Amino acid sequence: MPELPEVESVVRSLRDGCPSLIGARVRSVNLVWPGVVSSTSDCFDEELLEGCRFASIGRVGKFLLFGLKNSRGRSLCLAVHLRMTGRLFLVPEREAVERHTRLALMLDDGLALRFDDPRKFGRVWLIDDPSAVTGGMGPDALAVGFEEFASRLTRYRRQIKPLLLDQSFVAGIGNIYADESLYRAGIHPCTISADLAPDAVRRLHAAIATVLSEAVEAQGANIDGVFKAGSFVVSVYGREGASCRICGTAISKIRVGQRGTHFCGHCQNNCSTSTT
DNA sequence: CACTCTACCTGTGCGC
DNA sequence: TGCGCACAGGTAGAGT
Repeated sequence: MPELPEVESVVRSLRDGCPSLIGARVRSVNLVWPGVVSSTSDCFDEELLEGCRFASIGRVGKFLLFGLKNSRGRSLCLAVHLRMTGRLFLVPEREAVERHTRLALMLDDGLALRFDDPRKFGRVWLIDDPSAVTGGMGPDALAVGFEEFASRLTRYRRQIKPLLLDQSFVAGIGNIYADESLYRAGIHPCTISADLAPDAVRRLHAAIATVLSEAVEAQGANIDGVFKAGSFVVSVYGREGASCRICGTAISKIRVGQRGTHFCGHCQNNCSTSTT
């Protein structure tokens, strides 16, 4: 499941890989499944995409943002969200469309940019201004400083796990890295954000930065038999019943805010300031 | 306003 | 073996 580190890996491979997408021109568009275009995309149009050149590739949270320039000099943004099962990659043009391909952009150098998504959750946007998709988002989870993180945390009285998943709080954290960060910080996922002791807030901020940057370095997570993007090894996610690597306690799985949540009941005790 | 819940999807893996 | 069903999860939008 692509989260910030996996999306960053896609950015790097498309931007810095060989061949790079930068400079490539869109020759034609194959919108295999029209539902892939988001209902909030204001100007998706195959004809508008045709002839565009890729000028930049970036990321905000889990959104991939492609800066485009058409032949008349108009700047556009192609935004892509991979959601759960989306994949975006360059292939030789003859492999442009396969079973789960939702969108393929034929390029002018014998390549195609292909968007596959078996579960049809992923979406694309063609917009003039990227803030149309990123506007409501909080600061990027890899870039947020401690002071801003701490002041935003105490602004809410919510369980910390669902808050971490809220993209308007910080952008880029999904279910896997929320569980991993809370484990690394030794914080129970149900702790109320505003009740976190100052030291716990500091540990959480550091844990998020460490976990995400390690995962970026590893080019994403490797979750045994379920998901493989890179080589980042998880400590709690998907390890229900297995031993905590620190204390040996069996990893628990509960539901918090409708999400499967994995944690160590021994290492992640209550970190609230209350004395209950 | 602040927060919670559901719909959207389909491949996988489990139990019967 | 084969069938059916629950489950996984990010976000928009509806609900409380």
